[in-house]
Amino acid sequence: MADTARRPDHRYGNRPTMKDVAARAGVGLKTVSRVVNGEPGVTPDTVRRVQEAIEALGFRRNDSARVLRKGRTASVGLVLEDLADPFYGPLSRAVEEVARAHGALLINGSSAEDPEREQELALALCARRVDGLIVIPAGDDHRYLEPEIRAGVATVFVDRPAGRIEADTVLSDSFGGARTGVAHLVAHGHRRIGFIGDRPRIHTAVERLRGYRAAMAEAGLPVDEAWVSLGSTEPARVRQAVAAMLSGPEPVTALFAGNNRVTVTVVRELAPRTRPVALVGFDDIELADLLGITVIAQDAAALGRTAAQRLFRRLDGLHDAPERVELATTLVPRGSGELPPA
Amino acid sequence: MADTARRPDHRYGNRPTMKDVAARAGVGLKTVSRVVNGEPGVTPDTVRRVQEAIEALGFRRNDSARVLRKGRTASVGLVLEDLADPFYGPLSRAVEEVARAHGALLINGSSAEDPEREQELALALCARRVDGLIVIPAGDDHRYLEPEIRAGVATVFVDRPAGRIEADTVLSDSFGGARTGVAHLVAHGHRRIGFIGDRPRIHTAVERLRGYRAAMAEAGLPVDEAWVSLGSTEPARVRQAVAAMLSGPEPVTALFAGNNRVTVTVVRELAPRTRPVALVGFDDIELADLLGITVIAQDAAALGRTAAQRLFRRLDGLHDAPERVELATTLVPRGSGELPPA
DNA sequence: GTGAAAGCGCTAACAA
DNA sequence: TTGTTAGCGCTTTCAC
Repeated sequence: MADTARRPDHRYGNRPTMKDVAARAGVGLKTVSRVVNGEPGVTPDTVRRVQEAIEALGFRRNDSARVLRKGRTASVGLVLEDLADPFYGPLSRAVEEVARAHGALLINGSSAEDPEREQELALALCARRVDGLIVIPAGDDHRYLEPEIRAGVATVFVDRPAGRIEADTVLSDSFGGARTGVAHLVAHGHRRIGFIGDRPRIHTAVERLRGYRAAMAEAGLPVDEAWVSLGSTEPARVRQAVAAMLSGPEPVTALFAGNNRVTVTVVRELAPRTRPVALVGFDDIELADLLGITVIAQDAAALGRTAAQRLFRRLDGLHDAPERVELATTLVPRGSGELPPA
Repeated sequence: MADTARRPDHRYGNRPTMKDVAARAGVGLKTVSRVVNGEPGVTPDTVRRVQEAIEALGFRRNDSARVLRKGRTASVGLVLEDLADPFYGPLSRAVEEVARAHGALLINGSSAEDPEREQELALALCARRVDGLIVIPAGDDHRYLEPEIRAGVATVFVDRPAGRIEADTVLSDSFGGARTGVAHLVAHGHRRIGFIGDRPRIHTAVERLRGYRAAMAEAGLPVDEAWVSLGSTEPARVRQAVAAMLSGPEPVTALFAGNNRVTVTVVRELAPRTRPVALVGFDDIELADLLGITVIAQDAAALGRTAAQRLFRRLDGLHDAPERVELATTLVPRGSGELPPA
């Protein structure tokens, strides 16, 4: 009986609203709002009555409505490449922790390294009116974000720089890391060193290759272009590159792997071979210590944390020029990078 | 001049609204709405005018308002333990893919294995009016979700069952997997087998221990309680457990590790030892193939995908009784589990 | 200490 | 084909 009197238009599966709570408690709507938000100026007795009504009805404030009115969503968006990649898990988690400390929720999205999907995702997050956006770029043109940034969406780029716009950016020192890693191989006597990296569209791939070339040049070593391979990190592609570099009359004696996925495949590929090949990989990998893999480690969590902190400082009203932070990498020698040339 | 005439109360950093677009294009508000949503019944010429205004103003629809009106947020929440754990990355990613296929965004939150934080997060997501919720429980009492579920929030539990409420659940066969793994060790001649698992509050830990006991019992082997250790997955705690089981006059000759983190620590702990100890771990690990670690593999992505599919079927109106799905695990022999007793 | 009214930006229902 | 009105559930403002 009573039920038939309900608003037929009620959304959210017939959830009670503040109005319902107010009616039940016999108070005004605003009083319920005050109680729900812990605002002062309500008699303890009234508070109790309202709370009882809330309990009885199973009321929970609709934050969508609140957001609409207040203009801030207390949420930030994170567009990354692939949450399943062990590099991005810790990064995302670090962002989440900072967001949590600021009372904000995190909306994640994976671009799958597709620029269109990155844009689609980022704009969808903007339509949700996230307060801020952290982007690990897949594309190299971010002018599509200009209106959003102008409209007040704080935006920070991580791991790779923004394309064609000025924005806060937090990077690892890819160039320096790769240079250090390759110099390490050179120091152990290698002269023919191969570089297997990610697609040339990706900034870090290019920077790391630049680091490789710098180290080789500084050692006075020539680079045979057959020693350089950029492309997809698909195992098949990487395997082929390894095979090519290790065949012929003058095979490389050492390899530099441009990121974690490349390293994994290279390690698998080298394992069954008899002739030892030295290896340094960019990015640390779980259990790399047990496998004795020498790496250039970057701190994914620090990247995420730094970016998120910057974001929230912007949201707190910071207004200076966009900043570019570069985090140092660490050479972790574990054996594979210290092998002498075969 | 013109600026001073602006509404002083404008939120979202002075973003244009449909009203602004309508004014600029010289059309009605609803016409803008039609164009933005691609609804039919608008003259191509009008569409063009509206689109020009949208472009010029940098308008983007405010989905918060849309959500408030439509009652569906096109977003789902995922409460998991720790996004930085390599087990949850793929799971989360799989959920995201299904959500994306249904046009929904994913809001992630990590409970850090803290029941209170799980509840806080889940309820915050409900306040955002996510359409559905996927929970990897940290706690064992989910009655706090009852009002939400009754109010229409589709809810699916993954990896561990819900506590004290009926709900859709997607699990891996922890009991069967552990039993298979331990039986495998028995088949290779072991009689004294240790079990090192997660905290006893965690369902999977208990189930896997149960599998261990079942396999031992089925083989007619006694279980010395000194061979069983449940607790935190902190490396220190695990190391201590390993040390204890491998010392004394009758040390275990094989170990069963209750999850990925335990396995990693056990492997590190066993590596420097001379006496070989057989090992089977629950959960697969990257590079475990190269280290020759025998594991009981569960498919994290399949868990996430299955749960998300169930969730969206609920959102599409499915109304049958809560279902419990148990996904099979796979024994992957790689050497460590096939070692004979020392 | 409390409540009524207005309005956040959008969509549904209806009118023109 | 297009526009007007009402209202989603909340917070803000201001009056009582």
